[in-house]
Amino acid sequence: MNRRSEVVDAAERILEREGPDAVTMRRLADELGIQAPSLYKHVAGKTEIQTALQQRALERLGAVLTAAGADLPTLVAAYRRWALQHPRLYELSARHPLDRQRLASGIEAAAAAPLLRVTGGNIAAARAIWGFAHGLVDLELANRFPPDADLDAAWAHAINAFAVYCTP
Amino acid sequence: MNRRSEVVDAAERILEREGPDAVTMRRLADELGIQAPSLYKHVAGKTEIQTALQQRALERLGAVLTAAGADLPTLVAAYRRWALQHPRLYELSARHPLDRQRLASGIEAAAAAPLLRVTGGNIAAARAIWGFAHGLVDLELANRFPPDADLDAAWAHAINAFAVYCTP
DNA sequence: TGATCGAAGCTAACAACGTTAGCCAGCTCG
DNA sequence: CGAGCTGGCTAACGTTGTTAGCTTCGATCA
Repeated sequence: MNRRSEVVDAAERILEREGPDAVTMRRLADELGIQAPSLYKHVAGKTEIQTALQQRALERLGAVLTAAGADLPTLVAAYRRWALQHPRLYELSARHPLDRQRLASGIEAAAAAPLLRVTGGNIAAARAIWGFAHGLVDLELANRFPPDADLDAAWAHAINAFAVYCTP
Repeated sequence: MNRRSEVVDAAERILEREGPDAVTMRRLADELGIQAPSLYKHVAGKTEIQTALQQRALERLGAVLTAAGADLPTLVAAYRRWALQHPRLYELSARHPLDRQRLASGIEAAAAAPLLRVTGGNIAAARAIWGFAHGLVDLELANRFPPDADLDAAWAHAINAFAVYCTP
């Protein structure tokens, strides 16, 4: 039995239930019926937990995108839906620099694969699409649009603009 | 003499020189030759300082965009350039929710105006462009692209896709 | 069976954080 | 001259991540 993953599980639970500020070493230990310093028997520190959550988020997002479909609109819609359903996990995974040393290799590529499929292998186009999807989600999550903004329309415009890459 | 702005000045200096983690109340007080609690005679707390920096960043970015020009490519290029030149300030300003209560009104609109000009008043399109510019910058700043990624190409693709809105 | 040893818990503690309370010097103004 | 505001100070509190060092329990091995 790997206690490390139980720690990460608990961290995820707290993150979803009570937000990022609640994910504290003591609160985390509490969730496991343990004292804070004991966590360090299973985990190197808080940053390791964050990296693990980041990795989880990337895996799940990748899976969702892979299952989503092959055309740009549904793919992008799936991206947006996942992010809005798991806002804390999304923020954690998207905002922090990728620690490529610690991150299992292949995960990044797996998450990006569906995008590449949709652009017909055009890497630059895939990155551009990733960029606009992340940007719109990020602004939306950070409340950067006025409360009355019609975000669906903005997404539609962006999808429309990029559709050229998918229908050659 | 308004000491409040001196505090914010010092915060900005520390932010640029030593990064966000260094912007601490004690470090800030130190920069001003003062003890930490004295800061509270000029400023309500740390969040107020952050909001002030956010406002500054928005103002400057707005000014840069206004001066940049009237076509999409130069506008977007100016956006990217400013963000990469002031990465910490950009992160601070873009990642945190906007406190519209405290933020002087009009600043948001002023920053968005050049974008609107370029889309011919199409709000949804302006938001879409803002989204992709922010997204690409954000991913770039967070090291989310592989080290060998050709980001210029990604930007070019995005600009190209959106060019339809500017050349009717 | 008994000795050993590592895994996994504990308490105590440290440094740094944001913040509050309360005191005191000095300047300004009536 | 005295009142009061301005802006500094020290001491302290609660919380954060983390370390040191002790104990306890269960498995492994001679």
